Amino acid sequence: MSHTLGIRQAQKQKTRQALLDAALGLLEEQSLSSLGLREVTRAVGVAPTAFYRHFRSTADLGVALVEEALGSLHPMIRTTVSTTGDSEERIARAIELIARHVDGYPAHVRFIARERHGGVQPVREAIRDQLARFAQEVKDELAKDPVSAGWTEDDLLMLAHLYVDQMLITASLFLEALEGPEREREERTRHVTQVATRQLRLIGLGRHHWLD
Amino acid sequence: MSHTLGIRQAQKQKTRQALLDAALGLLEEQSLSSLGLREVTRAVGVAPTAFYRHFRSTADLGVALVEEALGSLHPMIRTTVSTTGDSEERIARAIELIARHVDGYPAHVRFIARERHGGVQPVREAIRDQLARFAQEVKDELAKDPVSAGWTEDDLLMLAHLYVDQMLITASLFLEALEGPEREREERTRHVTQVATRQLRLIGLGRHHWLD
DNA sequence: CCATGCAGTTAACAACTGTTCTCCGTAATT
DNA sequence: AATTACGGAGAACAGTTGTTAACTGCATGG
Repeated sequence: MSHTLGIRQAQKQKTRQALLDAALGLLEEQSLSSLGLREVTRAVGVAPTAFYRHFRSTADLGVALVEEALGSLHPMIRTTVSTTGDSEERIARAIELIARHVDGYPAHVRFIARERHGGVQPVREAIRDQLARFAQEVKDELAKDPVSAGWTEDDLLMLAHLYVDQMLITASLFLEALEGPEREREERTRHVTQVATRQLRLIGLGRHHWLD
Repeated sequence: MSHTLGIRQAQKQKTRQALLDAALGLLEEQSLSSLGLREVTRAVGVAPTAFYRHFRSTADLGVALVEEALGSLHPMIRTTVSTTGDSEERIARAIELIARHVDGYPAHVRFIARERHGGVQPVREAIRDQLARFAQEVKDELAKDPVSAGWTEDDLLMLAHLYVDQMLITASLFLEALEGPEREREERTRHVTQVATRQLRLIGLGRHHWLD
């Protein structure tokens, strides 16, 4: 398939990525609905009109950012939920994985948390769709677990949504810990880990007694 | 105490409220970080400079909106959680109350959901503080319940946060149902109610088996 | 009843925004 | 080798923004 694309399209994708990166940086201190097209091109060092070669509007760029932030996350989700082992181990592993992801891509996490309920409709929809896909995938993995024997499809999906929302809340808390002063960072991270662990533990308990 | 304030201060508070109302309306289709001061005054029908008599900036106005949206909600929270009765009844009553609140104050709910992770730091902090107060109050009520016998303070607080976050998620889902086309409204509302009910039921199950 | 205080107005400022049109250089195609 | 396609630059547009200053009218307190 992917035959080496010409030096022309290569350059195009390069500046396109530069626009995305610059936008993501600028969005650390504002929302997408206030992000100006000129602001982005200025940060990249390119003429304002060049923007139109890549995106129709900043809202369009936002949708592309959603794809970049969440699109590549699906395989990770599947393997995380499906990992075998003690349920306590699985909880620890999932939270560790969230923490690492927030550490590696803080701007992406902030963007999703911010724009999930943000002021730009197409972006909200894109995020909602991606999260719905996550929930579906988590549901599929949950269905394989023997614990889920006798569960309704609806109930599996409601639990999956609970897990996905919980994942996002935890990621957002890790992010706040990262943003705070460096001295408190370690302690706050530990605290978030502890609380999130117990919340997942409690949800897991409810899950085991669902069919009583 | 509240001696009838003069016709002067009355007028001031009147336009102040008009500014808040207009801002809340404009924020249905954008985020606070893109809300312009002139935009607000124009909507009210007042000179741009009049804005400064009431707020230092739109961020300042945002903090005032947080107070308006969440400040008066504390008594409701306490009575909701503490209501006696079957745990199933309490769940139904809590969700019914959330649905009614979203119905009555959709713009407030949207504002809080949007700006909780929004681009304006002082507003984020104000919301975080109010939600932390909610969690504390929920914790205090949970502590009175016989089911909480033997629970750590930390564990009560982690459960309280779980409830508060869940409340916000549910409110946001109700809001989305309201915003959709009118034909689907009833069905979507019913669906949200059903899912939220089961999620609270599952969390309640986990709560009862926490000390196993 | 008069002097003070203050909510709101008017006018002006430099700076910024999104968008259009025209142009340039060069990679890609023939 | 000649032609086309296209990413990007440049200049100009009308409109908007936050903020300042000096003002006006009127409710308030002496």
